[in-house]
Amino acid sequence: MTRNKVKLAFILNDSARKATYKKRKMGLLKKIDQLSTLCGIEACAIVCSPYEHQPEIWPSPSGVQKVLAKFWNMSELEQSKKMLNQETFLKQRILKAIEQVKKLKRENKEKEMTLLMFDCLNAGNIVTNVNNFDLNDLAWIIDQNLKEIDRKKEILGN
Amino acid sequence: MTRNKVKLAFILNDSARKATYKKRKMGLLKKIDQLSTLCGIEACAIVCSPYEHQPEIWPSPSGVQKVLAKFWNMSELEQSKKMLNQETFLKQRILKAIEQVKKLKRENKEKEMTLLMFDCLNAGNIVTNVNNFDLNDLAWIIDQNLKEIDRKKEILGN
DNA sequence: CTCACTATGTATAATTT
DNA sequence: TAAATTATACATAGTGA
Repeated sequence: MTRNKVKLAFILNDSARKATYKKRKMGLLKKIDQLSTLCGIEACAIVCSPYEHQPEIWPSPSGVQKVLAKFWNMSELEQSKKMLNQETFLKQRILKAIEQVKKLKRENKEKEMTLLMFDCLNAGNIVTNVNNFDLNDLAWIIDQNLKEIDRKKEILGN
Repeated sequence: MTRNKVKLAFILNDSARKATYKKRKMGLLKKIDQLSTLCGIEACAIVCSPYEHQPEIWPSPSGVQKVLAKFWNMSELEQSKKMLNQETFLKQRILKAIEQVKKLKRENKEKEMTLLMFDCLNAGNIVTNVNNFDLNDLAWIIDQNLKEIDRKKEILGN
């Protein structure tokens, strides 16, 4: 049985997508439950899918309301301040990602050669010889950073 | 290196708990992001921890608000109805769990012998010879069912 | 469609730095 | 205390009933 690494993109096939949805939704629920139990914290998740009439919520409607009460007490301004303070942190994360790539390049023992280019936050770089696994991880990290910056801008723009 | 299977309970050691929290929180964020991407849906998570000043939310405050808007449109009564309708489903899940245990018992090739007893929803049963892995999984399934029933009662009681 | 199986990829507990 | 590494446990994609 040969199975390719999952491509992190919208699953076009309807039945395959639904199957994945069901499996991963259960896995997510399990993870949240474990995090709450292991660390003694409150956590909740809400998922809106076309497979259910209403949004699905964990751990329960009342639990979610309890958690959300704290969130709503945070004003828009406070949220923005918090995110602004994260800017330095975000830059550090990107620099760290770049360092990881350099290390991967240095230690690379893989057969395949790929080319990745990115240029963000004045940290343009070219990386070669990174195997697919590490490349995907890096892409994810960078993507998260960029998304987070976009969100910050979006909120501050209001 | 021998490592015991993680016991799903509050981690007493402070630094270990914090380390686990950080790792699992990142993992959870990743899982949510993947679910959204793969299935093209909206999902969010909120975590309240002592390690952060404010609740941590994904994918973003605005994203969460969008998802929550749908949730708040659901009245308390509608939520209750939905949960009532799930009663049959829950019973089926418990019966299924019992069947799984029976099968495990039948096919059991493990060395250890443990004893699990439970009696819920008039489906009392005694199971033996289940290895730890399967036993934990079963316990989780049953626990989820019981929690879900409790929540339903709690909500309907209001 | 749903369920069960299992090979494989991923997350993470324990350990080292 | 935090970051990197590694061994192991867990989640899940693909498959078949």
